[in-house]
This record gives sequence, C-alpha cells and structure tokens, in this order.
Amino acid sequence: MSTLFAGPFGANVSERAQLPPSLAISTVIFALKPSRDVGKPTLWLPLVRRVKEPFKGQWALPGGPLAATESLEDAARRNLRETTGLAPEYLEQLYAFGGLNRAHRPGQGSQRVVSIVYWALVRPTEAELLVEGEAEAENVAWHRADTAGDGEGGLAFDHREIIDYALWRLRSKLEYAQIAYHFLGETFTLAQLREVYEAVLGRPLDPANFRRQLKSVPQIEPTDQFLEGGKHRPPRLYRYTGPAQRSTT
Amino acid sequence: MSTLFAGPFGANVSERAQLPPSLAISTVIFALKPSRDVGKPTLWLPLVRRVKEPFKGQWALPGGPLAATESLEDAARRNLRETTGLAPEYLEQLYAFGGLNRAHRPGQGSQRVVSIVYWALVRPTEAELLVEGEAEAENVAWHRADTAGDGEGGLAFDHREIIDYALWRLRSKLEYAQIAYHFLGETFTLAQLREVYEAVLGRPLDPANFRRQLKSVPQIEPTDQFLEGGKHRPPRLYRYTGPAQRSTT
DNA sequence: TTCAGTTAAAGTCGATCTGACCCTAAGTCA
DNA sequence: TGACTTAGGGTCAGATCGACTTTAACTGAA
Repeated sequence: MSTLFAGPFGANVSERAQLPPSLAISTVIFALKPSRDVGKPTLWLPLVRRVKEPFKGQWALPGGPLAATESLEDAARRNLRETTGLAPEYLEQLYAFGGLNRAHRPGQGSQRVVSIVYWALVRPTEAELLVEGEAEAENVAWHRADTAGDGEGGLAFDHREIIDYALWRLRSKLEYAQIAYHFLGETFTLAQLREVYEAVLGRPLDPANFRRQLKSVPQIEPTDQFLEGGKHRPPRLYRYTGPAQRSTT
Repeated sequence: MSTLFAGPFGANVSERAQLPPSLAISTVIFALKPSRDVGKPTLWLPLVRRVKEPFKGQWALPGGPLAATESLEDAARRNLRETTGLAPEYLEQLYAFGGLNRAHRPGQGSQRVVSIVYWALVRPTEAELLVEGEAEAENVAWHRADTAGDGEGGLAFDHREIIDYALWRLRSKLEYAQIAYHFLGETFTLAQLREVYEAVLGRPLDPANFRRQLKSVPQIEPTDQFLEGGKHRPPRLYRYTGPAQRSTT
C-alpha cells in the first residue's frame, strides 16, 4: 500500500475529491444500416438516454459499472446485452479515458470516473432485435455514428469524442485487418462487402480493383451459390473462413 | 513502490470479492542500450523488485495507484519519474488489463486490481540517470526487454505478457508511425536510426534502401553537420522536425 | 605519401502493387 | 428482341520494394 493513497472509506463530502476513482465500462456498438435519405448503408450506433443528472435527458453510450466478479471484456459484453439485447460479433477494447473533468459539467463537483471503453461490430440482423424486444425502447435508439448529438445540444460527457476516436480506429483497422465481415451475414456478395468498406471509409472504391485485391485473400472463399432476385446478373456469394476474431490490436 | 497491491483495507476474505476493483497505473519503459555481448544496441527496460507479497523478491513493472487529482497520463508520468528519475520522450496508453486472476498466484485470494498500462520511449542519455540518482538503486535495474525474468522464476503478476504485448505494439507502430526518433538525441546519423529499427524489428535492413525510404520523408531534414571522430567517412547528421508526439494510436 | 579498408551515398534493375480504365458475360425489364 | 445494368475479367502506366552495384570520402597502417 502506498503513501499516495488517501484514506478512502467513510470520507465526507469535502473529501470526495480524495475518493479513489470509480471504474465504469462503456461500449461503442457499430452496425451498418441503410440510411433513409441515401440508398447506401451508413454506420449507426445505439445510444441510451440518461435519466439522471448529470446530463439528464441527453444521449450517452451504453455502459455501467464493473462488477467484482467479471473481467473487463465480460462486463462490456454484459452491458451490451442488457442495454441493447445484442451479442457482439466482434468486441475489442478501445481506450481507457480518465481525464479529471469528464464526469461532470465544468464547475460541478462529483466523483472521478475512469471509463474503459470497448467497441463492437454487430450484424444487421442482430441489430433489428433491439427496439422490438426491450420494454424501455423509448430510451434506447439508433443514431448515425458521424452526426449523433448534433442538433440536440451534444452527447453526454465526452462521448462525442469517444465515438470519433472509435470511428478513427474502425477506419484504420479496416485497412489492414479483416474485420469487415463482422458487419455481414455468413455469406455475402463482393458488392455488399465493398459497400461496407465504402460506408466505413467514406469514399467510393473501384469495383474491379476491389475484386482483384480480395481474390488474393485466401480466407475469402467463393461458394457455388448466387444471390437471386436482383434486377440484374446474379452475383456469386462468398464466405469468410478465417479466424472469428483476431487476437491482436 | 509496487504496481499492484494486495488485500488492502482490512476486509476479510469473504468480503474481498465484493470490493470494487482498485485501479493502478503501470509503465513499460523502453530504452535502447548497447548490449554487453554483441556490439549492437538492444531494447532494455527498468524493473522494480517487489518488497512485499505477493511475488515478493521478483521483478515487476514500475507502477502505483492512481491519485485522485491526476489524469491517467499524469499518473504514468509521475510514477515513471519517481521510480526511475526519467521524463519520457514519448508516452502512450497501452491497454487496460482487468482479468480476474492477475493480482495473485492461483489459489490465493486478494483484491481485484485493474491496471492501466502505459508505454514510454526514453533517450539513452536520460536512461543513464537512473541507477546513479536513486537511493534504492538496489531495487531498480535495467533488464533486456525480450528475456527479462527468464532464469529467475519469471516476472511478477502477468507482467511478462504485458511486456510482450508492448513489444508487439512498439514493433507494429514503428512500421507506420514516426516514433524511432524518440530513442535518439536531437541529431542522429542515418546509420544510428537504422540501428534503432534493426534492434526493434530484430532483423537487418539494407542500408541503401533504408536511406532511400527516409529521403522521401520530409520530416527528416539533413543538417550541415557531420559526425566526426569515426574511423571512416563522416556521416551527415539529420534532425527530425515533425510533431513531438502524434495524437493517434 | 600511398594504399587498403570501411562506410556514406547514390544509382540500377526486375518483381510486385496500385489506380484508372476498358471490355465482355449474363442476367432483367420494357 | 434490344436496351440497360451489374458481374467479372483484363490492360496499362506509374509507384514501390528488395537485392545489388558503383562511386565518393575518410581513416589508419605501411
């Protein structure tokens, strides 16, 4: 035990600043959903409306405290399931945020909170379950990842910055790691996969070059099935056969 | 000072599991030092010998609890200074480790500890200060990053895995980010910079190709000075003029 | 003073990769 | 049947990379 540690238990209000920081887990949950205005899919994430101060009434990332008997990742998985009903296809730690002024509006005192944030990718089929199943559907809703909180006085805490950081991580990781499949179902066409890349990276990709690059990836196997029902030539369906989740960061 | 502290508040065993997890900060501090056997420089890091249970007598990463009034990064910077006398040239968050069984040997109960680990790069001139200045020099010593704890019954806690993860991050980041300069002084020759890359990546690099690649990086500016005193043609000194620390991860 | 040894620094060459573009195949719809 | 649209394959120029060669510049020993 260290001398730096101020006596923690039974502290009164004036000593609150001396309380050890409390730990919370939050998750940024990305899903690809068709946008209303454009036909192309865009990135969405579920947010939870706060029912108490601070930031009462504003939208925030789903999260909660860390229980004593679960690992960090288990905690992220649990509060993701509890708030949204989703089981993540892909889950990874994003960052630990521990600035001094993030738990409250400037000028108001409250206990220091350190948040360990995870980010997750889910499939659109899972993503549909959300609003239907939950009783408090009122207070859980999908928002566009890039504009969430824009016309509403902003998001709670520093959650807007956290989402931007998660977006940056998703974009850079997409370029060297094979994570795009986690947005899709078991089989998919190359055009669907390309739409994932275009939505995440925010720019169009040449279909022919995209195809050529993916053909050099052995983990993407062509099936002998084709997607029928389109207006045009039916595209071949592919399957991802690599490891479900990379261990690296 | 220790990274993780055992059973802290006099709680009895049955209550221990219900205590909120405590927070600690640790740092992996890399420096490039000439190895004794080979002439080439290799990666070293300072470790602290534990003076209490658990893992008494074994080597551990420097670290300590998070004070209530400092940010995570400030805490890392402070305990780095306190244990080694160093001010890091480069400092970045590595990961938050929060597994259930990391604070103790299997079978022994103790309080749950979540460690937020930072990693740092320091210059060799700074690195020399260490052993001289500190009174408890006995319990702080440099170890080779790749073999620390090998013949000594291992490192304390999960610190060997944490170091391996930090090594992996350093290697992958070296390949796309400009961080190698933080190991060197203000000016350096291209051969010195290449030695940094070779030591970190663990493989030789072609001097001519290395030079060609660096010439395309505008942040590396040639000075009009040359390193005299060598046995051969004096190499030109270069300077890094980019931002001191990238904001990205 | 000369020459051997060593490193600095620049250039060459073939293989590979990338982006932009074109062409044909195969389906749907009017 | 023919216009239209997407699938899927190919071409070509420029950039990059690894392996290698060549020349310049300095030191130290003969």
